[in-house]
Amino acid sequence: MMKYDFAQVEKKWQDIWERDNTFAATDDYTKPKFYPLVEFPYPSGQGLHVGHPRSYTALDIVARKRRMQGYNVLYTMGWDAFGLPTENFAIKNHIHPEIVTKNNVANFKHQLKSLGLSFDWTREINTTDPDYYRWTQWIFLQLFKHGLAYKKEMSVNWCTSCKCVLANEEVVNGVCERCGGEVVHKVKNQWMLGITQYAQRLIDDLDSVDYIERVKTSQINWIGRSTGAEIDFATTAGDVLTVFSTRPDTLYGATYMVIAPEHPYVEKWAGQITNLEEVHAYQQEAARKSDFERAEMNKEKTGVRIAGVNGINPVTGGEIPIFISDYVLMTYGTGAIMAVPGHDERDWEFAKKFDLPIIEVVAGGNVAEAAFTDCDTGILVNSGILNGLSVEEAKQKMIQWLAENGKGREKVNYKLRDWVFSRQRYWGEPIPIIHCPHCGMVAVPEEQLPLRLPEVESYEPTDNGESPLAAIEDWVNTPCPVCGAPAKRETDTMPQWAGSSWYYLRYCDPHNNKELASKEALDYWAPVDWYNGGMEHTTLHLLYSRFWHKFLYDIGVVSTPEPYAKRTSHGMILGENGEKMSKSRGNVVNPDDIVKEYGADTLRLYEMFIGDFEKSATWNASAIKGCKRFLDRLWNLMEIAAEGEGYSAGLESSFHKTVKKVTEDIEAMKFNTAIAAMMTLLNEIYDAGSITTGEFKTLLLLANPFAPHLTEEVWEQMGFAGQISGQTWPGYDPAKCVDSTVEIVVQIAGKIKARLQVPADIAAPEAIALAKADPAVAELIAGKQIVKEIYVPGKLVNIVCKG
RNA sequence: GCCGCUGUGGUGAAAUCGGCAGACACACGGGACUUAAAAUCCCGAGGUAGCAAUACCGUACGGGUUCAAGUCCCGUCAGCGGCACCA
Repeated sequence: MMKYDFAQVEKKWQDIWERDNTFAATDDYTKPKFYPLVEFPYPSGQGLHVGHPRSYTALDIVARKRRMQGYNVLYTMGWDAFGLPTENFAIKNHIHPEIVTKNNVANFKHQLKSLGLSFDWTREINTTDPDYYRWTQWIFLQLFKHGLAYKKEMSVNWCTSCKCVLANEEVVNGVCERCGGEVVHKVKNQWMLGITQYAQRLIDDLDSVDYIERVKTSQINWIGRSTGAEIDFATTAGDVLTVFSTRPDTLYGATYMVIAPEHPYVEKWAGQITNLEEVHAYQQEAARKSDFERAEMNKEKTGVRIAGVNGINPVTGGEIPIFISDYVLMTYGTGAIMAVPGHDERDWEFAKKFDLPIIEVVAGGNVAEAAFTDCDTGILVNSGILNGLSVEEAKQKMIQWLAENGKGREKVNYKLRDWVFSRQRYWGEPIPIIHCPHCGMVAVPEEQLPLRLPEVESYEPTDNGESPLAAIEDWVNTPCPVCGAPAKRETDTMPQWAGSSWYYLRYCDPHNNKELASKEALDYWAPVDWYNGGMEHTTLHLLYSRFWHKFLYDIGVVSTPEPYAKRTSHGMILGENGEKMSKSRGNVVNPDDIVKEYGADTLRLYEMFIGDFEKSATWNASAIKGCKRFLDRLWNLMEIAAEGEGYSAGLESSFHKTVKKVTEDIEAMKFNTAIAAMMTLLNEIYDAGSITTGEFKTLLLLANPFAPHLTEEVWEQMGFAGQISGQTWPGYDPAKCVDSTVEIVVQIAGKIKARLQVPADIAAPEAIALAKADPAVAELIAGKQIVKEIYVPGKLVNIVCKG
């Protein structure tokens, strides 16, 4: 018997699959479809990481199995290739980002092909391809036309190191998610996308999709819906200061107010404020602080009283002071609050520091010691019309009172903010807008798309915060498409999240040059049936693409309100030391090395066997050998396989059970136990010492999604008809998955005392009688009173005695 | 601080509904083959005591429910992830 030469065999089959387009999806829209999706990678210079194949192999297994079950499967790959690392590499090495991208893609593609993934490579896409980003720009223009893309002067997160604006989602712990650089606030004119208009639908429609629970929870928390009321406070300046509160029931306990440092009323009240200098000084100090500093210093409350203007509590009529403090954010609610120190921890802290009165309006705690925030048990006191009510009742009554008296209204707020969409960088999709002195902002006519990136001398971002595109005069200057007057192009580009917000739609019809995809293709393939990806994309990519999809649904481009029917997530693969793999920690495992030493099938099998797919797993170089051994033993079955379609050596029910287990486990993402079941069966076959060719075929079919190269080769060498990837997935007979006799245990008061072989369908009285007849059991129960007898079918008999 | 998840041998982990804890592997020990090693094959193994049959203990910790708890309930501790002055 020839030893299994994985290198030669894997190359052979990869070439055949490529030559024959074996895994291409067909455009036969009458067949049942299955659309699995994995997140397309950013083709970095470092190449593939062993984390990538975990997700890709998992859905490859599902895809291969579903193809064998008769589905038309669309499983494909592409490149999310715009982005900063490529641009930075280009700057440093003076190579065009397009060339860098091309090289990286070639490398990634070569690596992926060596893993035997059954992608339909005829549908490969690249977000930096003008034929692709043409449609990214087209979607942007539709958003613009519907008022969902707009420009706004606002305070944005500015990474001092990348010299670029960041979305809120890209700021982590006050620093830049990508480079760890300091993030400061900068007031800039930015493109924004109105994702907040979709906030409620993004929450509600989670009920209609099959996402793992933690993804749903994270998205709901991120969107951060709060219900409460807006309340209008008259001020002694003669105007009205509106606040948002989730606790309108505590209005009688509002003893002061606070506005955010950026609140416009400071300027409005400038004439009345008697300590304006002090207030301005505080504003400047707050503006200077970075997010990181604000987060660091959040233990200690700071603030300045606005002297000369007071608020008037609408229910008590009493005058209360107004403060300016950075614990109130301009970006949430109205940028102003009513402070109820008795029942809000932050207000309590602030009141203590500034020696402000604390009034108890909800009984149940001790407001001298701490804020009492329990909404379930508290009863309203010192609150006029609300006295004696529960918190919930009081909220309703107060909202009603406010509405009736014109002092406020019910209100829902979201933490989610509109998406800061512009970047001042080169390597992104140009925003297709022209600024005309007469017509204002004008869309580039759709027939002129794609608006291509111009050639530039330098990709270096500028210190004044302008994109490198701003320096290309002959590109920037262009006539207005409406009036023909000299006008200027928008020079900001889109963030990396743009291209990835709709790529799954392009796979459906990737070569269409008339629309982003044909309606027929979209109606057939969408939504994605199963999307697997990392948890890190939950509040970024996943939320953004749901938003874009809903918009495309609203304008009739797609026919489903959600892009992904099902979302699952894989755990990270950690280095051998249990830490996250990184160059600096020196614990990175390169998949190429594993493929070279053990072969792709072994790598695939190992990554699926490593543990619970959803949990993070620690790489273990020696554990790979077990998977290699399994494949070698599978290969060596060729030596003992004997002609015959039936079952040999009493393995029939084992085969049926294994087919059932593997079939079900693949769909449940329990790849590790599916593999264990095949290992068990293989051990049984070797124990039996023989296998028929019929049995061998079944085992090869089960193993094929996991180890496609080896199983193809064995199939061929055994002379079985056709290629294994074109065969039908094996079925099983549920009746044959159960044994005719089973071993049950006999317990006395829960402790095992005997084991019996009984018919599987034995009735309870017979089973108990048999148990009592067992000599060991009989001796133990002799002369005792039996209190209880339990029979669990196929499992055990438990006898409970007294005395 | 809030929300979510997790805690099982030397290691990675299994264990539909509450029903034989540790499947399947790795590493380890012993043996076979070999001049030798690798590879391969066979055997062993949760802990304690015992030559053994066997007994007792055992799923982070403390309680509870149950004939029966890794699984359910209450409390505690530890770790991981997310959010974090969002009124």
